Amino acid sequence: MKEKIYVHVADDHKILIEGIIAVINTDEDIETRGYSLTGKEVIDWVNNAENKADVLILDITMPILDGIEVLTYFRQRNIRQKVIILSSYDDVKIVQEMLSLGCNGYITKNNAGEHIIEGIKAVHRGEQYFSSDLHKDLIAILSGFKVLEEGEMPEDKLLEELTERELKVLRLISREYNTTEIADMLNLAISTVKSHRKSLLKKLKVKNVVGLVMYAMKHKII
Amino acid sequence: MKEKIYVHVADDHKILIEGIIAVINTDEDIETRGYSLTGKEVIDWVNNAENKADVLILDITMPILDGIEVLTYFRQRNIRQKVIILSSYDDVKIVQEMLSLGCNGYITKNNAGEHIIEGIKAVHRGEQYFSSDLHKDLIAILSGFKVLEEGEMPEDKLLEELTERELKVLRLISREYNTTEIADMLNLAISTVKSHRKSLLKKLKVKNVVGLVMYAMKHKII
DNA sequence: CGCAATTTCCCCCTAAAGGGGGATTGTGTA
DNA sequence: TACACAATCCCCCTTTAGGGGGAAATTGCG
Repeated sequence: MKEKIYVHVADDHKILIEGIIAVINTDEDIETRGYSLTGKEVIDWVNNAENKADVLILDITMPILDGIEVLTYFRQRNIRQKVIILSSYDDVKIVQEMLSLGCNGYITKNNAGEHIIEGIKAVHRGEQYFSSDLHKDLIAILSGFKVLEEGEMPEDKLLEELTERELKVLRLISREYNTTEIADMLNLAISTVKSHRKSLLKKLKVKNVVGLVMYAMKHKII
Repeated sequence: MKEKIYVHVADDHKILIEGIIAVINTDEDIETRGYSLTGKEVIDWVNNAENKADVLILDITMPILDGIEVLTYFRQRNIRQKVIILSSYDDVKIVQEMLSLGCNGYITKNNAGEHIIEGIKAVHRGEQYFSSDLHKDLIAILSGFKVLEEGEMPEDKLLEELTERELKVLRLISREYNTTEIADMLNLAISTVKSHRKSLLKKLKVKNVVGLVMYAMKHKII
């Protein structure tokens, strides 16, 4: 007889755990072994030698320690279990983060029902598994490359696209100055500084000033 | 006869240059040697072997290249001239930046009239000179230490003061998420995330999210 | 047990950020 | 000369950030 795949599920919503366990148990190759409501519980459970699991299913949002932190904890200690991240967020950025932390699978809660069994078996075979509507980007991400849209350039070239003025504004933003202060320092109208910030956001493809600062730090502009 | 101190002045407002030159020339030990209206001009002037100056007076805000950039340029090339920064900003943070770049003096425009001569002589003697209303902080800054107000702690200890929740919010802010998104991810009310952000700003003594991110980067929280 | 800190959430409000659009100069260059 | 682009500034608008206060519930710890 084929050996079963043991699975441990962690989510702060009991109802979701019950749903997942119900689905998983319809498959005769998989068996659930306990569950956790917080990240801390997961770590304790895994560290207990009596417990045995091949695959851990972690919700990304949990109290005490969330999935990200648990994953970090495990990866720093070379835990052998495979990890599938359960997330409500169908966001490339989060998937990327999870991948960089070394998770084996990523399943969105919307798709959990249809894909969870498939996912468990896949990661257990040593594959990486992803449900989500992001497939077109995923292959590239897995290959370690960012997906380039039409007309999009490699990130390092973005910097060269910035004008002198934009760079100056970027540096001042990074020093915590707001629009009024920057306008004052550069002897410009507030609207001008706004314009520069607007084009910075567009050129560097980030959401807000935080993204600008992160970019500036990474590229040692500041 | 005593040798004169040669001074070169740079500011984008001609009227200010004229004022400074007028004041300087009332002193028989000092002589002005030309002026520049942009940072680029200063660099070109200094790089011209025919020109001779012991002290450079640089406005912090100039077109083409500002005082900060000119100072950076000089310091990277070990230019022997002393540099006095002229600034409209009576701000500890800017003074600190200038000091870290290796300027020899810092004079606010308000005080330029009374202190410019004194300042030129001081830096020429090899001293550091500062006019401004920030004297109580300056000694500490010169010593390489941040001034600690009553009840204030050394910066590295601030991190330990952050609670688990605040750290989690800080990490998410650094990933460009806004308040609504963070509230959603942590299953919190928007007002709660706002509260955490508010206390982060207070605890880390920064002005805005940019400050938070810079702090997080410096301390490798992210 | 009792106290302090944490976490949660609410109100008020103003300032700032951000997204859309457009218009005008000047400058360098194909 | 015509065109691109940088730099400047303006309008509109909504959303978010940030600053002041307070209050309740929960948790940790001596």
